[in-house]
Amino acid sequence: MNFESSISGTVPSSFRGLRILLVDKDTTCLLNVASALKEHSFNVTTIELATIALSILREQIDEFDLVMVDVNMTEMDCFEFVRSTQLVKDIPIILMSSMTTRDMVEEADAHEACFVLMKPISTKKLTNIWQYVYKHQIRKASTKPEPSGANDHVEVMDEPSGANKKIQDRKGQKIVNSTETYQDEEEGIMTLEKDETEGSKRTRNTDEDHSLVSKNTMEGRQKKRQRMEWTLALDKKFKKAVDELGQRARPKLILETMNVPHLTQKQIANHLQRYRTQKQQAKYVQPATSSIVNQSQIMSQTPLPVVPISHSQDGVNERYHQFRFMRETSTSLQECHQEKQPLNVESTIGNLGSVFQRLSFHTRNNVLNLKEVPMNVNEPLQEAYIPQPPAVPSLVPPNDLFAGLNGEMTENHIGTCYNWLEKAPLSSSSTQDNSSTRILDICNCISGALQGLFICGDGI
DNA sequence: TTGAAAATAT
DNA sequence: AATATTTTCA
Repeated sequence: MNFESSISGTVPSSFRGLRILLVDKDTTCLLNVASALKEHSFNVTTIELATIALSILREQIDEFDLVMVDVNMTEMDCFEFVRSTQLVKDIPIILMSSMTTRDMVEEADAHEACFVLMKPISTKKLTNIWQYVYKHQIRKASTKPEPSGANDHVEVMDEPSGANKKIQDRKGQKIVNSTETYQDEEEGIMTLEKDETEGSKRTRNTDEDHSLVSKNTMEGRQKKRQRMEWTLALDKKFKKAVDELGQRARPKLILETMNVPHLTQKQIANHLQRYRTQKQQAKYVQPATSSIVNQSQIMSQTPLPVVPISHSQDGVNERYHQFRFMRETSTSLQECHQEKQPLNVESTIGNLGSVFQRLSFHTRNNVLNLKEVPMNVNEPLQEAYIPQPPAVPSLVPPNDLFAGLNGEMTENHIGTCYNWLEKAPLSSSSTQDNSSTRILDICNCISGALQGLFICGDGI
Protein backbone atom coordinates (compact mmCIF):
# COMPACT_ATOMS: atom_id res chain seq x y z
CA MET A 1 0.00 0.00 0.00
CA ASN A 2 1.39 3.35 0.87
CA PHE A 3 4.31 1.93 2.63
CA GLU A 4 6.60 3.00 -0.05
CA SER A 5 5.88 6.61 0.57
CA SER A 6 6.08 6.15 4.27
CA ILE A 7 9.45 4.61 4.09
CA SER A 8 11.05 6.92 1.65
CA GLY A 9 9.34 10.17 2.46
CA THR A 10 9.30 10.35 6.20
CA VAL A 11 11.12 9.32 9.23
CA PRO A 12 9.24 7.05 11.60
CA SER A 13 8.16 8.88 14.68
CA SER A 14 10.34 6.86 16.97
CA PHE A 15 13.37 7.90 15.04
CA ARG A 16 12.59 11.53 14.67
CA GLY A 17 14.97 13.83 16.40
CA LEU A 18 17.72 11.29 16.31
CA ARG A 19 20.85 12.83 17.74
CA ILE A 20 23.64 12.65 15.24
CA LEU A 21 27.25 13.62 15.57
CA LEU A 22 28.52 14.59 12.16
CA VAL A 23 32.23 14.73 11.50
CA ASP A 24 33.76 15.98 8.30
CA LYS A 25 36.87 18.01 7.78
CA ASP A 26 35.36 19.51 4.64
CA THR A 27 33.35 22.39 6.01
CA THR A 28 31.13 22.84 3.01
CA CYS A 29 30.19 19.26 2.92
CA LEU A 30 29.70 19.23 6.64
CA LEU A 31 27.24 22.06 6.53
CA ASN A 32 25.39 20.71 3.54
CA VAL A 33 24.83 17.33 5.02
CA ALA A 34 24.01 18.82 8.37
CA SER A 35 21.29 21.06 7.02
CA ALA A 36 19.86 18.25 4.96
CA LEU A 37 19.77 16.05 8.04
CA LYS A 38 18.13 18.76 10.05
CA GLU A 39 15.40 19.02 7.49
CA HIS A 40 14.63 15.44 8.19
CA SER A 41 14.03 16.23 11.81
CA PHE A 42 17.40 15.01 12.96
CA ASN A 43 19.37 16.66 15.64
CA VAL A 44 22.81 17.34 14.32
CA THR A 45 26.04 18.31 15.99
CA THR A 46 28.81 19.18 13.59
CA ILE A 47 32.51 18.80 14.20
CA GLU A 48 35.36 19.21 11.80
CA LEU A 49 38.18 17.57 13.65
CA ALA A 50 38.00 13.90 14.42
CA THR A 51 40.11 14.28 17.52
CA ILE A 52 37.70 16.76 18.97
CA ALA A 53 34.81 14.57 17.97
CA LEU A 54 36.41 11.76 19.89
CA SER A 55 36.82 13.72 23.03
CA ILE A 56 33.24 14.89 22.80
CA LEU A 57 32.14 11.32 22.41
CA ARG A 58 34.13 10.28 25.41
CA GLU A 59 32.57 12.90 27.54
CA GLN A 60 29.01 12.73 26.34
CA ILE A 61 28.51 9.59 24.39
CA ASP A 62 25.03 9.25 25.74
CA GLU A 63 24.05 12.45 24.03
CA PHE A 64 24.19 10.78 20.65
CA ASP A 65 22.38 8.02 18.84
CA LEU A 66 24.49 7.88 15.75
CA VAL A 67 27.88 8.98 14.56
CA MET A 68 28.51 9.89 10.95
CA VAL A 69 32.05 10.50 9.98
CA ASP A 70 33.90 11.19 6.80
CA VAL A 71 36.70 8.74 6.24
CA ASN A 72 39.02 11.45 5.11
CA MET A 73 40.57 12.58 8.28
CA THR A 74 44.03 13.90 8.71
CA GLU A 75 44.66 13.39 12.39
CA MET A 76 44.07 9.70 12.52
CA ASP A 77 42.99 6.67 10.65
CA CYS A 78 39.25 6.46 10.38
CA PHE A 79 39.15 2.97 11.79
CA GLU A 80 41.17 4.09 14.69
CA PHE A 81 38.39 6.54 15.23
CA VAL A 82 35.85 3.76 14.96
CA ARG A 83 37.67 1.60 17.44
CA SER A 84 38.06 4.37 19.93
CA THR A 85 34.43 5.26 19.68
CA GLN A 86 33.19 1.74 19.99
CA LEU A 87 35.36 1.29 23.01
CA VAL A 88 33.36 3.98 24.69
CA LYS A 89 29.98 2.73 23.63
CA ASP A 90 28.29 0.41 21.27
CA ILE A 91 26.97 3.11 19.03
CA PRO A 92 26.29 2.85 15.31
CA ILE A 93 28.81 4.58 13.12
CA ILE A 94 28.44 5.49 9.50
CA LEU A 95 31.52 6.10 7.47
CA MET A 96 31.05 8.44 4.57
CA SER A 97 33.37 8.06 1.69
CA SER A 98 33.56 9.19 -1.86
CA MET A 99 36.06 6.54 -2.67
CA THR A 100 34.86 3.30 -1.23
CA THR A 101 37.22 0.42 -1.59
CA ARG A 102 36.54 -3.14 -0.94
CA ASP A 103 39.04 -3.15 1.85
CA MET A 104 37.27 -0.37 3.54
CA VAL A 105 33.94 -2.09 3.36
CA GLU A 106 35.38 -5.26 4.72
CA GLU A 107 37.09 -3.55 7.53
CA ALA A 108 33.93 -1.69 8.37
CA ASP A 109 32.17 -4.98 8.28
CA ALA A 110 34.56 -6.36 10.83
CA HIS A 111 33.46 -3.71 13.26
CA GLU A 112 30.00 -4.27 14.50
CA ALA A 113 27.74 -1.34 13.97
CA CYS A 114 29.96 0.29 11.46
CA PHE A 115 28.61 1.00 8.00
CA VAL A 116 29.86 2.59 4.86
CA LEU A 117 27.90 5.15 2.93
CA MET A 118 28.90 6.42 -0.46
CA LYS A 119 29.31 10.05 -1.13
CA PRO A 120 27.68 12.11 -2.41
CA ILE A 121 24.79 11.46 -0.15
CA SER A 122 21.41 12.01 -1.62
CA THR A 123 18.49 13.32 0.31
CA LYS A 124 16.89 9.99 0.09
CA LYS A 125 19.79 8.30 1.76
CA LEU A 126 19.68 10.83 4.51
CA THR A 127 16.01 10.22 5.03
CA ASN A 128 16.75 6.63 5.59
CA ILE A 129 19.64 7.14 7.90
CA TRP A 130 17.48 6.08 10.81
CA GLN A 131 17.51 2.57 9.50
CA TYR A 132 21.07 2.19 10.61
CA VAL A 133 20.10 3.01 14.12
CA TYR A 134 17.16 0.71 13.90
CA LYS A 135 19.27 -2.11 12.59
CA HIS A 136 21.73 -1.53 15.34
CA GLN A 137 19.00 -1.75 17.93
CA ILE A 138 17.86 -5.03 16.49
CA ARG A 139 21.33 -6.39 16.54
CA LYS A 140 21.80 -5.37 20.11
CA ALA A 141 18.47 -6.84 21.09
CA SER A 142 19.18 -10.12 19.40
CA THR A 143 22.37 -10.50 21.34
CA LYS A 144 20.32 -10.52 24.49
CA PRO A 145 18.69 -13.65 25.82
CA GLU A 146 15.14 -12.48 25.31
CA PRO A 147 14.51 -12.48 21.62
CA SER A 148 10.77 -12.45 21.85
CA GLY A 149 9.29 -9.02 21.72
CA ALA A 150 12.70 -7.53 21.55
CA ASN A 151 11.60 -5.25 18.80
CA ASP A 152 8.13 -4.47 20.00
CA HIS A 153 9.04 -1.06 21.10
CA VAL A 154 10.02 0.00 17.67
CA GLU A 155 6.88 0.85 15.86
CA VAL A 156 8.42 0.95 12.44
CA MET A 157 9.05 -2.68 12.61
CA ASP A 158 6.17 -4.18 10.82
CA GLU A 159 6.17 -1.73 8.04
CA PRO A 160 9.04 -2.74 5.90
CA SER A 161 8.52 -6.39 6.47
CA GLY A 162 9.73 -6.95 2.99
CA ALA A 163 12.87 -5.07 3.65
CA ASN A 164 13.45 -6.88 6.88
CA LYS A 165 13.09 -10.19 5.31
CA LYS A 166 15.60 -9.12 2.82
CA ILE A 167 18.07 -8.38 5.50
CA GLN A 168 17.51 -11.76 6.95
CA ASP A 169 17.92 -13.43 3.65
CA ARG A 170 21.19 -11.81 3.20
CA LYS A 171 22.54 -13.05 6.41
CA GLY A 172 25.44 -15.29 5.86
CA GLN A 173 26.15 -14.09 2.42
CA LYS A 174 29.64 -13.27 1.46
CA ILE A 175 30.68 -10.56 -0.82
CA VAL A 176 31.77 -12.34 -3.93
CA ASN A 177 32.32 -9.88 -6.62
CA SER A 178 35.72 -8.52 -7.23
CA THR A 179 35.00 -4.96 -8.03
CA GLU A 180 37.47 -2.70 -6.36
CA THR A 181 35.17 0.18 -5.93
CA TYR A 182 31.56 0.01 -5.00
CA GLN A 183 29.17 2.36 -6.63
CA ASP A 184 25.78 2.62 -5.21
CA GLU A 185 22.74 3.33 -7.23
CA GLU A 186 21.38 6.81 -7.16
CA GLU A 187 19.36 6.40 -4.05
CA GLY A 188 18.89 4.48 -0.93
CA ILE A 189 21.50 3.17 1.34
CA MET A 190 24.19 1.30 -0.39
CA THR A 191 24.05 -2.38 -0.27
CA LEU A 192 27.07 -4.50 -0.58
CA GLU A 193 25.61 -7.43 -2.35
CA LYS A 194 26.29 -7.18 -5.98
CA ASP A 195 26.03 -10.71 -7.05
CA GLU A 196 23.60 -11.72 -9.68
CA THR A 197 20.68 -12.91 -7.63
CA GLU A 198 20.61 -9.85 -5.56
CA GLY A 199 21.18 -7.64 -8.48
CA SER A 200 18.18 -8.90 -10.32
CA LYS A 201 16.06 -8.75 -7.21
CA ARG A 202 16.86 -5.25 -6.36
CA THR A 203 15.54 -3.87 -9.57
CA ARG A 204 12.13 -5.15 -8.71
CA ASN A 205 11.32 -3.28 -5.58
CA THR A 206 12.01 0.26 -4.76
CA ASP A 207 12.24 -0.48 -1.10
CA GLU A 208 15.04 -2.84 -1.70
CA ASP A 209 17.22 0.09 -2.33
CA HIS A 210 16.78 1.21 1.21
CA SER A 211 18.10 -1.93 2.64
CA LEU A 212 21.06 -1.65 4.86
CA VAL A 213 24.59 -2.51 4.28
CA SER A 214 24.88 -6.10 5.20
CA LYS A 215 26.71 -6.42 8.44
CA ASN A 216 26.33 -9.74 10.06
CA THR A 217 27.83 -11.79 7.39
CA MET A 218 28.53 -14.63 9.71
CA GLU A 219 26.52 -15.71 12.66
CA GLY A 220 29.40 -16.78 14.79
CA ARG A 221 31.36 -13.76 14.00
CA GLN A 222 29.71 -11.57 16.53
CA LYS A 223 32.28 -9.44 18.14
CA LYS A 224 31.59 -8.49 21.65
CA ARG A 225 32.40 -5.03 22.61
CA GLN A 226 35.68 -4.95 24.37
CA ARG A 227 35.67 -4.91 28.08
CA MET A 228 38.46 -2.85 29.44
CA GLU A 229 40.83 -4.43 31.79
CA TRP A 230 42.75 -2.76 34.52
CA THR A 231 46.18 -4.08 34.01
CA LEU A 232 48.81 -3.82 36.68
CA ALA A 233 50.54 -1.10 34.72
CA LEU A 234 47.37 0.86 34.25
CA ASP A 235 46.52 0.54 37.87
CA LYS A 236 49.97 1.69 38.78
CA LYS A 237 49.52 4.71 36.64
CA PHE A 238 46.19 5.29 38.23
CA LYS A 239 47.57 5.10 41.72
CA LYS A 240 50.38 7.40 40.81
CA ALA A 241 47.93 9.95 39.51
CA VAL A 242 45.80 9.66 42.60
CA ASP A 243 48.85 10.05 44.76
CA GLU A 244 49.99 13.12 42.95
CA LEU A 245 46.62 14.73 43.10
CA GLY A 246 46.15 13.92 46.73
CA GLN A 247 43.05 15.58 48.00
CA ARG A 248 42.10 16.78 44.59
CA ALA A 249 41.92 13.29 43.21
CA ARG A 250 38.73 13.23 41.21
CA PRO A 251 37.81 11.23 38.15
CA LYS A 252 38.14 14.09 35.78
CA LEU A 253 41.50 15.23 37.02
CA ILE A 254 42.78 11.72 37.29
CA LEU A 255 41.83 11.09 33.72
CA GLU A 256 43.78 14.12 32.63
CA THR A 257 46.75 13.28 34.76
CA MET A 258 46.94 9.74 33.54
CA ASN A 259 46.57 10.79 29.96
CA VAL A 260 45.83 7.35 28.64
CA PRO A 261 44.05 7.14 25.31
CA HIS A 262 40.63 5.53 25.20
CA LEU A 263 40.18 5.62 28.91
CA THR A 264 36.91 7.19 29.97
CA GLN A 265 36.01 9.19 32.96
CA LYS A 266 33.36 6.73 33.96
CA GLN A 267 35.88 3.96 34.01
CA ILE A 268 38.12 6.03 36.20
CA ALA A 269 35.25 6.81 38.49
CA ASN A 270 34.45 3.18 38.82
CA HIS A 271 37.99 2.24 39.48
CA LEU A 272 38.31 4.99 42.01
CA GLN A 273 35.34 3.58 43.81
CA ARG A 274 36.97 0.24 44.10
CA TYR A 275 40.27 1.77 45.02
CA ARG A 276 38.68 3.62 47.87
CA THR A 277 36.81 0.67 49.24
CA GLN A 278 39.93 -1.35 49.22
CA LYS A 279 41.79 1.36 50.98
CA GLN A 280 39.05 1.47 53.54
CA GLN A 281 39.30 -2.22 53.99
CA ALA A 282 43.01 -2.09 54.36
CA LYS A 283 42.50 -0.28 57.60
CA TYR A 284 41.44 -3.55 59.09
CA VAL A 285 44.51 -5.36 58.01
CA GLN A 286 47.30 -5.71 60.42
CA PRO A 287 50.55 -4.59 58.93
CA ALA A 288 53.10 -7.35 58.73
CA THR A 289 55.76 -5.81 60.81
CA SER A 290 56.56 -8.36 63.40
CA SER A 291 58.67 -11.33 62.48
CA ILE A 292 56.79 -13.47 64.90
CA VAL A 293 54.02 -15.16 63.07
CA ASN A 294 51.44 -16.27 65.50
CA GLN A 295 48.10 -17.69 64.83
CA SER A 296 46.18 -14.50 64.87
CA GLN A 297 48.51 -13.07 62.32
CA ILE A 298 48.02 -15.98 60.08
CA MET A 299 44.36 -15.43 60.40
CA SER A 300 44.66 -11.84 59.48
CA GLN A 301 46.28 -12.87 56.27
CA THR A 302 43.33 -14.84 55.18
CA PRO A 303 40.87 -13.08 52.97
CA LEU A 304 37.94 -12.79 55.26
CA PRO A 305 34.64 -11.28 54.38
CA VAL A 306 33.16 -9.67 57.38
CA VAL A 307 30.00 -7.98 58.40
CA PRO A 308 27.78 -6.43 55.84
CA ILE A 309 26.55 -2.97 56.46
CA SER A 310 23.02 -2.02 55.66
CA HIS A 311 22.37 0.97 53.50
CA SER A 312 18.94 0.25 52.24
CA GLN A 313 16.52 3.12 52.34
CA ASP A 314 13.59 0.90 51.77
CA GLY A 315 12.27 0.07 55.17
CA VAL A 316 10.27 -2.95 54.21
CA ASN A 317 13.01 -4.38 52.21
CA GLU A 318 15.46 -3.81 54.93
CA ARG A 319 13.34 -5.62 57.44
CA TYR A 320 13.13 -8.55 55.18
CA HIS A 321 16.83 -8.70 54.75
CA GLN A 322 17.48 -8.23 58.38
CA PHE A 323 15.34 -11.18 59.00
CA ARG A 324 17.00 -13.12 56.33
CA PHE A 325 20.42 -12.24 57.59
CA MET A 326 19.67 -13.33 61.09
CA ARG A 327 18.04 -16.51 59.99
CA GLU A 328 21.05 -17.52 57.98
CA THR A 329 23.40 -16.67 60.76
CA SER A 330 21.21 -18.43 63.21
CA THR A 331 21.22 -21.60 61.20
CA SER A 332 24.97 -21.64 60.95
CA LEU A 333 25.42 -21.07 64.60
CA GLN A 334 22.90 -23.69 65.55
CA GLU A 335 24.78 -26.20 63.53
CA CYS A 336 27.96 -25.24 65.25
CA HIS A 337 26.35 -25.69 68.58
CA GLN A 338 24.89 -29.04 67.77
CA GLU A 339 28.11 -30.39 66.45
CA LYS A 340 30.12 -28.69 69.11
CA GLN A 341 32.12 -27.23 66.32
CA PRO A 342 33.73 -23.88 66.37
CA LEU A 343 32.09 -21.32 64.22
CA ASN A 344 33.74 -20.97 60.89
CA VAL A 345 33.40 -17.31 60.52
CA GLU A 346 34.91 -17.22 57.15
CA SER A 347 32.52 -19.53 55.43
CA THR A 348 29.50 -18.50 57.40
CA ILE A 349 29.81 -14.85 56.82
CA GLY A 350 31.17 -15.36 53.37
CA ASN A 351 28.01 -17.15 52.45
CA LEU A 352 26.00 -14.38 53.89
CA GLY A 353 27.81 -12.02 51.66
CA SER A 354 26.70 -13.89 48.62
CA VAL A 355 23.19 -14.12 49.92
CA PHE A 356 23.17 -10.43 50.11
CA GLN A 357 24.50 -10.07 46.68
CA ARG A 358 21.88 -12.31 45.22
CA LEU A 359 19.25 -10.33 46.94
CA SER A 360 20.67 -7.16 45.53
CA PHE A 361 20.73 -5.85 48.99
CA HIS A 362 24.41 -5.80 49.24
CA THR A 363 27.16 -6.42 46.90
CA ARG A 364 30.42 -7.88 47.75
CA ASN A 365 31.78 -4.42 47.45
CA ASN A 366 30.08 -3.52 50.65
CA VAL A 367 31.22 -6.50 52.52
CA LEU A 368 34.43 -5.75 54.22
CA ASN A 369 36.96 -7.98 52.74
CA LEU A 370 40.19 -8.38 54.52
CA LYS A 371 42.89 -8.78 51.99
CA GLU A 372 46.16 -10.48 52.26
CA VAL A 373 49.02 -8.85 53.98
CA PRO A 374 52.27 -9.27 52.13
CA MET A 375 54.44 -11.72 53.92
CA ASN A 376 57.74 -10.81 55.36
CA VAL A 377 60.18 -12.18 52.86
CA ASN A 378 62.77 -12.83 55.50
CA GLU A 379 60.41 -15.04 57.33
CA PRO A 380 60.73 -18.73 56.58
CA LEU A 381 57.59 -20.08 55.01
CA GLN A 382 55.24 -21.68 57.38
CA GLU A 383 54.78 -25.33 56.87
CA ALA A 384 51.05 -25.20 56.83
CA TYR A 385 49.59 -21.96 55.88
CA ILE A 386 46.08 -23.01 56.54
CA PRO A 387 44.23 -20.63 58.72
CA GLN A 388 42.50 -22.05 61.73
CA PRO A 389 38.98 -21.14 62.52
CA PRO A 390 38.76 -18.88 65.49
CA ALA A 391 38.01 -20.32 68.88
CA VAL A 392 34.39 -20.48 69.82
CA PRO A 393 33.64 -17.02 70.97
CA SER A 394 32.22 -16.65 74.38
CA LEU A 395 28.53 -16.35 74.19
CA VAL A 396 27.80 -13.18 75.93
CA PRO A 397 24.52 -11.58 75.14
CA PRO A 398 24.60 -7.84 75.05
CA ASN A 399 23.22 -6.40 78.20
CA ASP A 400 20.27 -4.47 77.05
CA LEU A 401 19.73 -5.77 73.61
CA PHE A 402 16.83 -7.93 74.48
CA ALA A 403 15.72 -6.22 77.59
CA GLY A 404 12.01 -5.97 77.88
CA LEU A 405 11.40 -8.75 75.50
CA ASN A 406 8.92 -10.62 77.58
CA GLY A 407 9.52 -13.74 75.68
CA GLU A 408 8.23 -12.54 72.41
CA MET A 409 10.47 -11.99 69.49
CA THR A 410 9.31 -9.53 66.95
CA GLU A 411 10.77 -8.16 63.80
CA ASN A 412 11.72 -5.12 65.70
CA HIS A 413 13.94 -7.06 67.94
CA ILE A 414 15.58 -8.65 65.03
CA GLY A 415 16.07 -5.28 63.57
CA THR A 416 17.58 -4.00 66.76
CA CYS A 417 19.81 -6.96 66.92
CA TYR A 418 20.88 -6.41 63.39
CA ASN A 419 21.57 -2.77 63.87
CA TRP A 420 23.65 -3.51 66.82
CA LEU A 421 25.43 -6.22 65.01
CA GLU A 422 26.03 -3.95 62.08
CA LYS A 423 27.96 -1.53 64.15
CA ALA A 424 30.09 -4.38 65.37
CA PRO A 425 31.65 -2.26 68.03
CA LEU A 426 35.16 -2.91 69.04
CA SER A 427 35.41 -4.73 72.25
CA SER A 428 36.44 -2.58 75.14
CA SER A 429 39.55 -4.61 75.54
CA SER A 430 40.80 -3.98 72.10
CA THR A 431 42.35 -0.66 71.53
CA GLN A 432 43.66 -1.44 68.13
CA ASP A 433 41.55 -1.36 65.09
CA ASN A 434 43.16 -4.38 63.62
CA SER A 435 41.84 -7.44 62.01
CA SER A 436 42.30 -10.11 64.59
CA THR A 437 40.54 -8.27 67.35
CA ARG A 438 38.04 -7.02 64.90
CA ILE A 439 37.17 -10.50 63.84
CA LEU A 440 36.78 -11.60 67.39
CA ASP A 441 34.56 -8.66 68.08
CA ILE A 442 32.38 -9.57 65.23
CA CYS A 443 32.18 -13.16 66.29
CA ASN A 444 31.14 -11.96 69.64
CA CYS A 445 28.60 -9.69 68.19
CA ILE A 446 27.03 -12.42 66.20
CA SER A 447 27.05 -15.06 68.82
CA GLY A 448 25.93 -12.68 71.46
CA ALA A 449 23.07 -11.54 69.38
CA LEU A 450 22.16 -15.04 68.52
CA GLN A 451 22.24 -16.25 72.01
CA GLY A 452 19.73 -13.60 72.63
CA LEU A 453 17.63 -15.12 69.95
CA PHE A 454 18.08 -18.59 71.28
CA ILE A 455 17.06 -17.51 74.68
CA CYS A 456 13.87 -16.15 73.38
CA GLY A 457 12.83 -19.21 71.58
CA ASP A 458 14.04 -21.52 68.96
CA GLY A 459 16.31 -19.25 67.10
CA ILE A 460 13.95 -17.57 64.72
C1' DT B 1 26.62 -21.20 40.55
C1' DT B 2 29.67 -17.93 42.39
C1' DG B 3 32.59 -14.00 43.39
C1' DA B 4 35.20 -10.40 41.32
C1' DA B 5 35.40 -6.83 38.31
C1' DA B 6 33.51 -3.71 35.09
C1' DA B 7 29.56 -1.22 33.51
C1' DT B 8 25.76 1.33 34.36
C1' DA B 9 22.22 3.72 37.16
C1' DT B 10 20.89 6.90 40.68
C1' DA C 1 31.16 13.19 41.95
C1' DA C 2 29.96 9.66 44.83
C1' DT C 3 27.96 5.59 45.56
C1' DA C 4 24.49 1.89 44.70
C1' DT C 5 23.04 -1.62 41.60
C1' DT C 6 23.35 -4.55 37.60
C1' DT C 7 25.82 -7.07 34.19
C1' DT C 8 29.58 -9.66 32.53
C1' DC C 9 32.93 -13.08 32.78
C1' DA C 10 35.64 -16.94 33.96
